[in-house]
Amino acid sequence: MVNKMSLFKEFIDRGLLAQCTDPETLEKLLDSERVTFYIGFDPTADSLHVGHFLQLKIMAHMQRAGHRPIALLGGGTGMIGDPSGKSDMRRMLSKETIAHNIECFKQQMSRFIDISEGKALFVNNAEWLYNLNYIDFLRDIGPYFSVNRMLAAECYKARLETGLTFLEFNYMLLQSYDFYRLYNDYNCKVQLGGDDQWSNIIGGVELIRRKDGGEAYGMTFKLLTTSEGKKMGKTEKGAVWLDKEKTPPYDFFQYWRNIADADVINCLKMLTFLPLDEIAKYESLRGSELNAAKELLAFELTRLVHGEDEAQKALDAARAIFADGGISDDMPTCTLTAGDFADGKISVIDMLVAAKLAPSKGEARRLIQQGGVIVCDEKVTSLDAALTADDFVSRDVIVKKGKKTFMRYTLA
RNA sequence: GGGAGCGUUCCCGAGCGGCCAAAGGGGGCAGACUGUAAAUCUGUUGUCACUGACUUCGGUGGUCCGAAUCCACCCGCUCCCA
Repeated sequence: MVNKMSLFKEFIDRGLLAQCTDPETLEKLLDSERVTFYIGFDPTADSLHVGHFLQLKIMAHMQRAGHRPIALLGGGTGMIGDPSGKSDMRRMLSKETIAHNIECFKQQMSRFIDISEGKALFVNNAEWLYNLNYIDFLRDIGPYFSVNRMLAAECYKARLETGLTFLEFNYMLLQSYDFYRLYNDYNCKVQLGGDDQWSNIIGGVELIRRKDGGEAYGMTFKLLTTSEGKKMGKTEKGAVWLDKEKTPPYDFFQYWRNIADADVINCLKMLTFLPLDEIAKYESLRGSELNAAKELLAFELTRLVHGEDEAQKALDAARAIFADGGISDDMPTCTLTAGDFADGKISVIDMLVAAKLAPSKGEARRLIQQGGVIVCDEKVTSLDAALTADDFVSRDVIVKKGKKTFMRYTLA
């Protein structure tokens, strides 16, 4: 094991650790043995998002320190839906959707963790959950859970106000059983997860102890939240995805580049692998100097998720656009076709809609009326403004929506 | 099974049979100020062929010149009793 610094301490120093069972023993265990651990991922969408990224980054941390990760895919638990910390019931997913999502997850995950030669495992809990016998399960596992305790769990608090179905109430038992199975079948001793998983993780640790007298551990990590306590990685348009089709690298980069001052340092610590002493240099920055830290954060994360090339392109594009007011080949581009033109012309309104800078023509109109649209450095003042096909031939047409959304138009 | 309610635009939430595309708040977007930050102030926030038309208030039918508002049934949810 080649870690100069205790992995456990690093988690603390990076502000990642939220809660854990038996810290002393766990720290010793992680420093002295090659440990198999797991994190569960429920396949709720066809791409991972930023929240998952933190989990994967932790997995990678652990793997680099010599431990063996199991990525547990929730083919079974995904059928139920984890109610922890949620205020509404999740939409039920079909088996087909779940299977598809799992494949997408696996693909993306293999970029962050090394799955060669059994260094990491993918396990699907459908393997044991699909064929459970209800009565056997109740008799085997049921006695170890107290409904009183479960109801008192923090994670159900919100749901006790709005309603919690028995379907979802069972989730904790299933996740606990997962841990129990992994403990027995794979000698998996530690479960990691987001802090919202604490109750579920404890459930498994307790089950293993009470049923088999086994020693297992749980550790949770801080959730990615802003300094105001809001969930990070969400935008008006939805989650920030790791799939570049769903969130293009440039947008991904911009999300981090625009992070609030108060959050940059935490994000650097939590999300990147940059050494802490290097991050410390940025900690003393104040005011606009923090932009350097934001750029670093955006670059690093884009690099980790989309690779060096994409990160460099995004950085170059951002610099060209914002600093030089210039043009970059890598900036977001919308390609217009002949069909977009009527009588050789296209209105600015149609251009905005075509590039999805505005979801509707009404919105596009509003943007223009409010002075939020700039075409080739000139503010658009008329709703009737239009460009001819020739305008696109002689030069690059750059449209600016608001202060920081840029779009380049080309002809097909 | 019995009883009482509820279901409104992205979210919360108000809504007299006509003056409702629907108050207010949140969020979003744009403008000013800035550092591609935060805070603050202003405007805006269903769609389109935009001084007019069209679609929307859980679903389906009905009453009425006219319904988000009334009636019937259905679906979903909450609460009390069993």
